[in-house]
Amino acid sequence: MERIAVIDFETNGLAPGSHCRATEIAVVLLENGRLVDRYQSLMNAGVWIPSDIERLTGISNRMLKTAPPVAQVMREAADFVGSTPLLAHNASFDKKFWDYELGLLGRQRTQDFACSMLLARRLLPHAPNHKLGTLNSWLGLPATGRAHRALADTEMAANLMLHLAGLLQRQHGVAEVSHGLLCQLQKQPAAKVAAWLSARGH
DNA sequence: TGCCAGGCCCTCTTTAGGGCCTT
Repeated sequence: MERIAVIDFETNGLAPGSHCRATEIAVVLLENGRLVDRYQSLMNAGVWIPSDIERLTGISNRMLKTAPPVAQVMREAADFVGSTPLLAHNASFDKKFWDYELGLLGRQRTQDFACSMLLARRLLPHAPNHKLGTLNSWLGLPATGRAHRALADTEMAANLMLHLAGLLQRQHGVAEVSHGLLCQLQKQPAAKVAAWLSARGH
């Protein structure tokens, strides 16, 4: 499998803006089905973390006070990713923040995002639900640390991605699981993907 | 101190509504 960059943001809210920014990012690079490199950092964008989100992520306002500036972290993360194709769990969320934070640096994304949630809905329709943590437990994938911290969630998404790639290869005979194929699959209606998988055999 | 969104997908749909998923 080609190189893929799996990313996850922790933020202080759901939609980027002047009061809602990224607070932590993690990136892991997958190559030939293995995790080959990683980047992780808290970042200080000068925003306040509400108490409910602090409880959710474990990232406190105190922790952000000593974190490096957001511009420095996002430059490092963007340089780390380069033009590598991206993947995230519920990528529409991380894509918003990636594009917003890069935009503030005058930079622009050039690669597509694949989404492990959209793919899991198509490839694992019988899962109890398609939350990242649920899928990881349900599939018996390795524990990666405290949920809702960026690196732990990124590694969970990476393990999920490798599991889905394995399903496509072993159960459905897909010779090469490319990022382009993942992006195509996630755009197709679930019923159409199910029919395509069924025709390839289980 | 703490406000807050939006794309996807199903169906009791398509001139819409609501749940899922991310923090």
